[in-house]
Amino acid sequence: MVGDVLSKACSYGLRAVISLAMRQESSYQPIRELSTTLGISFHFLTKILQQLTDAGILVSQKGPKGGVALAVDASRVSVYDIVIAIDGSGAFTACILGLPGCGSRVPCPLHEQWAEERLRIEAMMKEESIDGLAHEVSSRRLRLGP
Amino acid sequence: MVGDVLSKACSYGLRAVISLAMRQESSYQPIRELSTTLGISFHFLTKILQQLTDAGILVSQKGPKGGVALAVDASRVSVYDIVIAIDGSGAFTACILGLPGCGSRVPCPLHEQWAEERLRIEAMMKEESIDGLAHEVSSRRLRLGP
DNA sequence: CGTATTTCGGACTCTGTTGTCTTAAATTAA
DNA sequence: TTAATTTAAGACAACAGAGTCCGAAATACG
Ligand code: SF4
Ligand code: SF4
Repeated sequence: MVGDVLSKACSYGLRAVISLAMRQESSYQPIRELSTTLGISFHFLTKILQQLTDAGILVSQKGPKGGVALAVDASRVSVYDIVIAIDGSGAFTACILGLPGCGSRVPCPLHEQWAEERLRIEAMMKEESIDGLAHEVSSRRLRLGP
Repeated sequence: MVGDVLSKACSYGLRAVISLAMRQESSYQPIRELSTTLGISFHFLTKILQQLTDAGILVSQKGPKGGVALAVDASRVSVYDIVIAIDGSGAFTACILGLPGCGSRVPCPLHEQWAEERLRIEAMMKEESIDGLAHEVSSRRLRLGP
């Protein structure tokens, strides 16, 4: 669909990581649990979280008592980190008109306006920590799933 | 691709309409000309411009000397109008986490931050007129195609 | 050791968008 | 009227993102 700044994979990943950050126990959480509570396909979520594991954001453990867990403190992980790990930098360099080979030289007529919004979104995502969002969800009883 | 706030169809339509607004002559411009100068597939562009014709933004004329032309003054058409005509309102209501059935009640933890950016983008697109952009392209020799 | 559990890895299908092609309808001009 | 041109309309192929499925590797536990 149009209007997707983030891929589904990325928003799924975000929801899972926030969910992990809300967890009290220090044990691994099985992906199956995450997928059922968040209402996301298990196999799909597995692949997404593998990317986050590769990126060093999560650690995983196979076998019984296994699962995934945050590799670093949730306060050190931003929304931006997750987006970069899953969607890559494209989300912050993508263009409105998508002209071929378009940087800032010989720009399209919407470049300045769009670049400003794009920067604001990037700054917002860098600002928001997974830890902060997890606390928001807990204290204000917000939603992460259906 | 991710990061696409606008579909390809929509950005093609925008480029074509701006291109039309730069035209001096009051005659119809064949879609074939537009497609070659902009580097867009003729048949694809045809379908997109048909949508704009249906939306009352363009008028079309079949046969020799035919083509498309702006239906109203370019100063009266905004980027927003084009986006709505082609991509629909989804671009301005789409969600970061895309939770099912999510309005503003029981929001996700990013709702406020995202809603603000979304509103800014919508306002920016309403502010920018096709006429203004066309003049920018002319005076500053900006790009609309390859 | 053997078994159950869980992540890992790849192959596959499904779906919506993008792009191509063919034919029909309208219009102009000779 | 006939021919050339151009949009209109729809069928179809190609592609990418999303989602499914199956088997392999690792690990805990009896
Ligand atoms: S000028 Fe800027 S916004 Fe426009 S297409 Fe190029 S990079 Fe994108
Ligand atoms: S809370 Fe707002 S931003 Fe988050 S998913 Fe719902 S509507 Fe979208």
